[in-house]
Amino acid sequence: MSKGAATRQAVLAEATEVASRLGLGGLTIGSLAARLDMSKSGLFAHFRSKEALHLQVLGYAKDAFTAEVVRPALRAPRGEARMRALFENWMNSVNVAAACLFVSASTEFDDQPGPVRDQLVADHRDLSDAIAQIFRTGIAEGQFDEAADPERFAHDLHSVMLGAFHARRLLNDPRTETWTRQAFEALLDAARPKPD
Amino acid sequence: MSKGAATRQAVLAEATEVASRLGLGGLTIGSLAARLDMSKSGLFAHFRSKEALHLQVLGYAKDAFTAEVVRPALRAPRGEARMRALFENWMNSVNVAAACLFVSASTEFDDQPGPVRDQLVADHRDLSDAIAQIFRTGIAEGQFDEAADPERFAHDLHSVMLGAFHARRLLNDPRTETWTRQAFEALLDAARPKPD
DNA sequence: GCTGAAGGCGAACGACCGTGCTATCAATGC
DNA sequence: GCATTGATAGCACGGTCGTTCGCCTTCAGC
Repeated sequence: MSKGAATRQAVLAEATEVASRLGLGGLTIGSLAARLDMSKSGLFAHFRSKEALHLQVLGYAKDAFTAEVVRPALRAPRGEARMRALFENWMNSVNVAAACLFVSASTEFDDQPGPVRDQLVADHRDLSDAIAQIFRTGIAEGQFDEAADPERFAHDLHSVMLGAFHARRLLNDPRTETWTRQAFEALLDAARPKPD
Repeated sequence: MSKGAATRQAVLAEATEVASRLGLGGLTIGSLAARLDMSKSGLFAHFRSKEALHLQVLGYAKDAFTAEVVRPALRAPRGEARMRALFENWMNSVNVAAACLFVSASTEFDDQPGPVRDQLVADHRDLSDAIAQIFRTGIAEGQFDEAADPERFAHDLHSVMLGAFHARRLLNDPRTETWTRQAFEALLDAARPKPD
């Protein structure tokens, strides 16, 4: 990796950290440069606009989230076990910057049209598709109901995780983990094949 | 209402609108003044700091949310009917500024300690308590299981609504309403008394 | 109708914003 | 080992930020 690419990665890592706490809007080039002991202009040269920085931060965060949450889960046996693995990884990412960033950026930009919002929508679709696909392997294995809607399951799971992030990060409620696990189990139960 | 109080209300209404789209952090005194055809200093005089403005916007939004969503629901018969009324009102508030503001402000400030965050936590507790209380009336009516945890129900319902706001506002997914209704019904079903 | 208070304006402040330009320094390719 | 490219710094620009201050106008109480 060339020197330029190395610093760029360092910048993106730090930017992801900051943005996960202050939001993308709270991310400023000046303070980011100060944190990395760089000059504003030196840092800025890597990204030719702030919007480009936003987009690249999103890309970096997506890679991190995929590496931390999604990819390890795909090594679990297909079907329910894989879904459980995804859930566990996701739960454990409540304090991982990349995961928080998507939650905050999504609500931050849901009303601000532009490339950043478009990217967020695309990223959500990707995640949602991944969940739905795992669900489908569960149907194929006979663990989930054929009549169940994989995309609806993805939506429901996402809701549960949004609730978990909210309760854990804003409220700091210790019951969060228990409740979230129970909600996840309820989702699985509801998706099981009906005996009749 | 004195003149000062009247303009203050107008400012808060507009500020709530703007903050629901740009977040509290995106709310600037200059642009807010321009929208209201006021001078920056004239507007600023009503609130002696930006943080005070934030707090008062939160107060205004809470009143609006209570008036729009919670209070009307309390007129429905106690128990399940009341819970359904709350849910309906809440669903219909997806495009109401006050409701969106709480969603966005909560994720925006979940990592920024201070009075604003404290207020958000308190407001969430109030809402959560209200939901739990309605649930308890449902237990008393025999519609919900005595063994069910009202606070957990409140958390679950909140998760469902977070998912609804996300899917509706960011993704603009038309299936949102159906899915959200189904999720709510699933929550009710799970809370019903067990036959054994 | 006068007087005191309150509401609102304009200008200005220092700080910081994103963004250029130019110069310097280090790394890279031959 | 030299030339070229790429990475970074310094400085400056026009704007906007939150905030302060002094002045003017409008209102309320008597």
